[in-house]
Amino acid sequence: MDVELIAAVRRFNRTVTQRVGALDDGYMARGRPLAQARLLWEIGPDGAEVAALRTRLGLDSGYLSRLLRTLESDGLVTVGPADRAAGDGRVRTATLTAAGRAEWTELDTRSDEFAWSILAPLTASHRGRLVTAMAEVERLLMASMVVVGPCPPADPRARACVRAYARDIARRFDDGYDPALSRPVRDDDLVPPAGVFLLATLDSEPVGCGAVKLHPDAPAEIKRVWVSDTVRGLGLGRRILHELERYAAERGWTAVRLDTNRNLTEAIALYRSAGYREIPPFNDERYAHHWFEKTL
Amino acid sequence: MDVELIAAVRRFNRTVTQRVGALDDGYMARGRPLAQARLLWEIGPDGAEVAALRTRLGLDSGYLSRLLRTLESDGLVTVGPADRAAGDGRVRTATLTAAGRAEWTELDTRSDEFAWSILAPLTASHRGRLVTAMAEVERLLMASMVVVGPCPPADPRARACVRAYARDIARRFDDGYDPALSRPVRDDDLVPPAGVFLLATLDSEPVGCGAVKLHPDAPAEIKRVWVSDTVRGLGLGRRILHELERYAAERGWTAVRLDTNRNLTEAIALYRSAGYREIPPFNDERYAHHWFEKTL
DNA sequence: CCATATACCTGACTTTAGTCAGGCATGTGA
DNA sequence: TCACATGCCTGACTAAAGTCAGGTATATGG
Repeated sequence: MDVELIAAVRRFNRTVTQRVGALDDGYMARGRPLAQARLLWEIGPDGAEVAALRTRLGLDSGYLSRLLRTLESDGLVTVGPADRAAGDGRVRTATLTAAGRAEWTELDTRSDEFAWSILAPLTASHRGRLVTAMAEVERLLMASMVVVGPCPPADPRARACVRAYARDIARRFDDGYDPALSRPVRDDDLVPPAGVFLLATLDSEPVGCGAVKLHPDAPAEIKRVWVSDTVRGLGLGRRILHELERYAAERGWTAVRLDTNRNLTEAIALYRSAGYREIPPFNDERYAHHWFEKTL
Repeated sequence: MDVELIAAVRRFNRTVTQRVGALDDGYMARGRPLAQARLLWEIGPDGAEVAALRTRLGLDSGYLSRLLRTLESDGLVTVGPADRAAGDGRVRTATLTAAGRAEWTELDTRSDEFAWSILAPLTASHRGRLVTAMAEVERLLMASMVVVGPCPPADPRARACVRAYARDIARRFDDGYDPALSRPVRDDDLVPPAGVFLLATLDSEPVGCGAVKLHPDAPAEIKRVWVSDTVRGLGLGRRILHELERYAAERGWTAVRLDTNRNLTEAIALYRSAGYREIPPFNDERYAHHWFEKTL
């Protein structure tokens, strides 16, 4: 734990949450209790399902119900059955009335004004610097909120990642990518104790993955390391790779290896900088041009 | 109002205050009401005067009293007369007991842990980037919180600024600075309608100043533009200058002028870039090497 | 069809936060 | 010395936030 860095983060938290956060609430509230204002805001002009609101705002079911009743009796919101045909009959959707939409627009305007009240005192060039730095902080905070953990390869989110991975490489390989021509990976190989599939999530949305297969009497094999481009460039690939290596190392494997395509230049750079050395082919993967190994 | 910039600020506010702010509160509270935890934190290991706590936390006098009673009855705090000899007998100081200090240390540790929980998932280089960007955001937010407004030149904060200004230039001029040798400025000249003294404050602490004297039948004269080095490089000088020009322009003056020393290179650069042109000497100021004028 | 889970709801409740009026002791300017 | 301001306090109050224990209607798996 680096004391300097920690102190800097704490200073930042203090300044930003006290000044920006508190003031923002003030702008939001406009006479109404903050919880109501936030709820109204979160419902938004397109409406939202009650369950979604509950998780997004982290509210108790009963409390949320009561807040909705209040907004309803103020004529700002109507709550009715979800309009999606064949939907779950228990689910209900909250929608803004005309008055509610007007109120929402007012909140939107005030949020704009608040943002502008931060920018207005600055010169144009300082405004630019502030916004750039804010975007950087935001992206890196996002990266730090990513959670990496094991996940069954059959999980829909895992499947979604693998599909995204296949789409990505199909676009980048010289001759496209046909999974049928590639060496197959069975789900069972990526379930402990045979191996593991790691899923990276941001707010429980999948944003990356990676897998390792613990070959008996051979180096472990790393597969399917993929990072969504929404969080690319933030070190997530390295993190996943590191977790996979750790998984293998903790179970007694002393080396990991992998194959990759010559077009995946950032991946290759990542492997090299993570201590991988190029080795002769250890398999007949149709799409591979480079084979790497690392001693753990 | 630039829509792009505003949107960026709003995204930032949303992400950062929701995640960092809310989580931070959680770390702070540890079972205790947030207001109590914050108060305990603010008292700190060295104790604090009740009045200071009131302004720092922005609490109602009665409310703060009650919070202190609660902490007192929990054995965390003692409130006694201010220990400073010959102090104001009404003022009281809150001090942490041993238990209170332990609690404070616990909060401190948790704050460290929280900060580290943000940094930990990142690689070393991303940590560096995050901290750098955070510092930039913090500094620029600070700049945007600076309030510039008229202030009587006899106000202690104004005096403090002018003293700091004199110290600064004494250090930078080739032959030091003796106010007695410089052209005198009378307070009356910097009080409306003769002129104005502007004070820049951050959290009501003075961080800069500037003055303009509205000479009858002559260009207005700008004096004593100074910015504390805690907020230097953030465009505050330009802002003060601009406000002074506006003051003169609004009252019918069509030109402003000023004199300056050759060693104040940033100031000279500021004047030039703000549209000032060098003119022949218009006074016999002992310490001046350059004279500037700007048509409003 | 039944047992069980889930989504949302209501009623009853507690805690926290915050406000307001007034009171006492101390300080300050005339 | 007096009137008035100020710092801190207490009592009485309100509103907001949040919790908990059920209750009803709708799914879901066998």
